[in-house]
Amino acid sequence: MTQSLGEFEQLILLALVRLAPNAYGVSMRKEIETRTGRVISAGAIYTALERMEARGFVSSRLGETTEQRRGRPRKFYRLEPTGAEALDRSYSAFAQMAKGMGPKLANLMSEAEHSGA
Amino acid sequence: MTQSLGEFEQLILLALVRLAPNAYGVSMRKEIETRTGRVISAGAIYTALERMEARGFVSSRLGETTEQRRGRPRKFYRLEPTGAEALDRSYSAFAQMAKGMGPKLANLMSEAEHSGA
DNA sequence: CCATTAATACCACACTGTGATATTATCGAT
DNA sequence: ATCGATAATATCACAGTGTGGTATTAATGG
Repeated sequence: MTQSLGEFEQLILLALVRLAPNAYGVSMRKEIETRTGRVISAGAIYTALERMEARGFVSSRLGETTEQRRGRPRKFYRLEPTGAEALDRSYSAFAQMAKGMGPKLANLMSEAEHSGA
Repeated sequence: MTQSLGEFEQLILLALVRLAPNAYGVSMRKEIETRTGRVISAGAIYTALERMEARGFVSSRLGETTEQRRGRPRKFYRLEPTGAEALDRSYSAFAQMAKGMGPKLANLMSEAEHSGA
């Protein structure tokens, strides 16, 4: 049990928190795609969510069947305390390492552009 | 070739940029440990650096032998344009997802503390 | 040439990321 | 009751990443 989150897992948990309390697979996927521009396969989301549920980072409940909508019921996710801690650790680690680096990074970026990328 | 960085790789590249132009294995490891409080094994760093060098994200040069110091020479690393782009993508993805979430995250954190973590 | 110091290299295994494909569930019309 | 459309989640296998333990290499000074 790794105790720490991968990059993709971080993004999923952030999406979850953003969309809480109505975060489910499809909506989290869209949220990540819209915000980051990164295209994500459906399977990736569900696999990651299952694994994080097995670790106790998140829990799920099935959507109500009373809704006026078609299709398979949604599975809503919730962040558990251990998941919140893990997210916090990742978040802080990144923030600490990136702190005050805005100019330095911006500089690298413009150089990268000029070298034809 | 994945094109995207794992979480640990992100941290390594951030450390590299911070310590540039004198970033080498041991110093990057210390930088990450000091800043994030996360303990890292030596092997983890070198394995990750080798893989990123194979992908062209970083390059290396051997330290001068003229220094008044013992031990095996240091291997200094440099961020290449493709590495800078990859770092930028990761960085932006995270920043976009985390944007404006300070309060929401802080809230989660305090809840987690109270539930005895 | 040996001990000490300072570093990097190698390896194997567990965990994560990914996409392709399959399955399940609901609704409305026939 | 069955079919088609719609909306979702599930499964699987493989590639890539993370990790730590152990080994090796290099330089210096006695």
